Amino acid sequence: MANKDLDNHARTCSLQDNKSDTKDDELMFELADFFKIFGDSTRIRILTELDKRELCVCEISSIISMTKSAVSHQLKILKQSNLVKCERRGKHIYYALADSHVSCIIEKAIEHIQED
Amino acid sequence: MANKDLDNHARTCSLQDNKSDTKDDELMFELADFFKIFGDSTRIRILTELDKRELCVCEISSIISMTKSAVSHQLKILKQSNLVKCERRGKHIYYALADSHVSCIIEKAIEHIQED
DNA sequence: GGAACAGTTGAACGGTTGTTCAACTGTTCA
DNA sequence: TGAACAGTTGAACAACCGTTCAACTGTTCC
Repeated sequence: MANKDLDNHARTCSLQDNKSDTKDDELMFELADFFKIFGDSTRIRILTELDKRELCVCEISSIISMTKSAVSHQLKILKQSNLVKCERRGKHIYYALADSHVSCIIEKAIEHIQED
Repeated sequence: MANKDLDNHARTCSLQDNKSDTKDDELMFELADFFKIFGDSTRIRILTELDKRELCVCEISSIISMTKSAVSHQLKILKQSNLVKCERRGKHIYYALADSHVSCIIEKAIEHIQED
């Protein structure tokens, strides 16, 4: 009993020409990874605060009410994704948005949410 | 020994006026939830295929080489987020993008990725 | 009716991921 | 030099999430 559900490889349904699937697939993974960064409320809050002005870890930690450690972990991820840049000035390390695309994408998402 | 790292609530760092934090926080959660949907390569592939043309579950399953079950689970999530709509025609249920924002946001993300 | 195909659903498993904790480095200032 | 503050790091834990599996419903057609 029970349909095995594994008989899904181009039987009745026609498959379109797919010579360069691997190239497309790679882009899909890159896209998903890119959006994953935005898919966390802590990171989104950090990004929107940095959109207003540059901030040090201590300030971010205070504004969003999270430990410096948690913030630092997230900033590391944002930095690795080239979404933020940082610069040390004395005791403090100031973070800022690295890219104008960031606020643009967030704005589009807000539009989508609020138009519902 | 060891800094407890819990002394982060507005000591030396000045906190800005935050009367309507809850309202902002809610938007941040909504934003994160919205981006979470895009943060999975299976869903991104489904969305980009649906951007080309409407498809039934069977076709999507065949194109992206995943079981109908896995595709159906993801389509449910996309539907709950109002990103796709569906319509039954005979044996098949056809899915299509519900919103023009979707392709716009994906395009912006591709721009960002490829400009690096 | 029943065979065949299309699609959905809930439980379970395994991998991923965000936060915490403790310990560490780097900088300033007395 | 050493105290105090700023920030980072890796391990560990818990929560979350996507796929699989098995069983189910819905539709068509003989």
